[in-house]
Amino acid sequence: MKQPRLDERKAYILATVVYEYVATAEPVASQTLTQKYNLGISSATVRNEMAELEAEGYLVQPHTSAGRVPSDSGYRTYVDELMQPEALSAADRRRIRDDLRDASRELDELVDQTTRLLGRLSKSLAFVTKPQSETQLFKHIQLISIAPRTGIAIVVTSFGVSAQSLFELGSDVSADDLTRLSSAFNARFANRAIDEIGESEIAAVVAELGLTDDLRGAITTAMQSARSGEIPEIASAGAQNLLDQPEFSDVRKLRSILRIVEEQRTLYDIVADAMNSENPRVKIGRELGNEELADLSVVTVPYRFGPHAIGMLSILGPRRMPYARLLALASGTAESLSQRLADADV
Amino acid sequence: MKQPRLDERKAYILATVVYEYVATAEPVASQTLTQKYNLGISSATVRNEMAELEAEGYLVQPHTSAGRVPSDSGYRTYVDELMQPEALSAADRRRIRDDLRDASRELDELVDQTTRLLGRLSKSLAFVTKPQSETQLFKHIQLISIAPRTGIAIVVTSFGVSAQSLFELGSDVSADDLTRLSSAFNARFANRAIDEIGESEIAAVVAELGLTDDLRGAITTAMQSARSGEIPEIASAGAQNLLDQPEFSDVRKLRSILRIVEEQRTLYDIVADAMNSENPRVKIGRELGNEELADLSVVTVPYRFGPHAIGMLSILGPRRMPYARLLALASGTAESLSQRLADADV
DNA sequence: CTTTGGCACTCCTGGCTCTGGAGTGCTAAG
DNA sequence: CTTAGCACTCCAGAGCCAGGAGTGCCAAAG
Repeated sequence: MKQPRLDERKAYILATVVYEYVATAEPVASQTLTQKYNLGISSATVRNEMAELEAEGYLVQPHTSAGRVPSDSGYRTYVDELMQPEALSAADRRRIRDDLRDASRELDELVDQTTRLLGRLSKSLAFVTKPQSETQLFKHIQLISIAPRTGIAIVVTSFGVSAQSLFELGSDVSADDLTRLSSAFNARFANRAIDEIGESEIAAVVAELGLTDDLRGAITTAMQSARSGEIPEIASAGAQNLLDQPEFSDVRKLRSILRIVEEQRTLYDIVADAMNSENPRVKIGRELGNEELADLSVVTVPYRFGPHAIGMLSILGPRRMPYARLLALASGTAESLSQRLADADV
Repeated sequence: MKQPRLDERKAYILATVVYEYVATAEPVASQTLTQKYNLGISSATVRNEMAELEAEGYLVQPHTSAGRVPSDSGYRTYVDELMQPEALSAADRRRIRDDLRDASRELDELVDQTTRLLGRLSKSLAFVTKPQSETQLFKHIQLISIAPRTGIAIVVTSFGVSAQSLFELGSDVSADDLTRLSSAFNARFANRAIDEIGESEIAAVVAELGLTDDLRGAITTAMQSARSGEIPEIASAGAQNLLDQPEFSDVRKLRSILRIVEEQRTLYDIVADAMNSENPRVKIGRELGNEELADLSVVTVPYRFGPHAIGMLSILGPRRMPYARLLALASGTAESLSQRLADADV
């Protein structure tokens, strides 16, 4: 179907159709092309080419007497082969820098803030996965008594506090014992990768100090939730931007999206296969694997902590999105975020 | 204008109009009233009464030959004087109990979960303020070194961890000094109300131990953000439910709302004056003080920790909302949340 | 004085038709 | 292979109309 590599002229026409459609949101006609972009050929020739591009699956016609619109595979070819990469505009670069300069030093908030920034700049919906614990190093655990038989266990990792959980005990335990236990753990496990610390090792330490099994449970739970193999949290922002897009004049579309954003699950599925990979990804329309998102696209780029990608930063918008610009924007933002994390010098 | 107290028949008609309009979302006609509710009078009489109710400001007519719709003050009278309080349905009661039973024990997550629950049950947008620190007691501070000159300060209050902040120091400080300092603070301030702990007291302790001013700064920041007099965080859920309401067929309305939900500021303004009061509140249409929200209403109820209200739980929906039901629902949910908090027995 | 049946009047809603225009596909000639 | 020309298709919007839902008012009845 689309075996034959596009010859240069066809490629240029396809690229131009995508470009024009992204700009105007109107199906693009053969005349528009010849008038606004000076290809040296007549509209009739363009019509012939477009008919072939349609037969090959790159374009579609909303109805017989309308202009052409790119299909998923039209966009795909555009993104993979035709578009000119863009650099981040100076204005955007400055806004990112200014905005993140006085951002919080706390990881969670820093990510939230970055997400909002990206939503604003992209005028789309932005979502960012928070780092999962796997790559984190255990730094410190602290058991604190806050009422006779109730305490709180706090696990600190190389990114800052990553879990806290309340626990109740069957019998009183002295504050002193809690401190001794905390210290023993810290001495033993500091700077180990958190997911390497096994339940048996934990039990061993508790037993050594002759403390109750209750405590072992409490600690295991806290460590568990610090490394929770579950879905990472996902921050999102900018849903309202989507409303400006003509494709959302139909309210039902929007409903699916709002629901999807609220259940983080589907968002996660979208980025899961790109998770912590090193390269930007673009998913277009049906590639998202969800019929409700069929006319949307997502660009996803990683952000790093030191040498490792620890989370993904994504922009969700209409399929008709300015791919090059958003890729530059997402990359730039990811870059700044990574920089900011490195500065914290943890 | 609306001085004269409504006589019984007028009151009944007003109540019925509200009831019917809430149910159908259609302007209600005099005939509908006589047919579906058996008032013993003719539609002509009802028309006369409705004309008077309109003159008095309780009803409005979308256009001359349409039925009547309640005005803000029509709803207001309904809520204050006419409606029958409802009890929580058994089904709802059960769902609340089941849902919160295996909810997280961690405050933040518990609130998030409650918010989502309330959004689902109310089929509207739910938002819940998280407790502000003012009412919290200081329990514990822990300074932890996580890299040569970098550390993290964690403040634990009676609700669990409430602030954590990274700090950097000009010179190395031994882990031991950090521990000594933490202990000194804990000994001195444990169980004091967090907003009573002044900066000078903090400085005094640091000085006593002969430690650097850097540390004073770090601790002050951490305490500051634990008691941050700022807006409390607000969790929200269920925006997509609003889309089912006919009043949102116009997309622009929704845009305002999404924006408002994302900037928590406006949400906070809505509940600010009811903040931590002991009674449920209802705000109707323009009473919300925001033209963009003119055809919405909000019900707000407090939840408690021990004897004190520490946050508010709200439902935002179309002005045409089932007030009695939502009040029951919000109250029931608040009740369960308070219960859950008390159980944690902090 | 209140209630009510009757009736004329208003205004919205949905469906229908019509027209202009934007685009295409095809054909035939260069 | 390209292109001018032309017939054809289809949509979008405007205008029109009919139906119907509801009201307001009047005059008669209780």
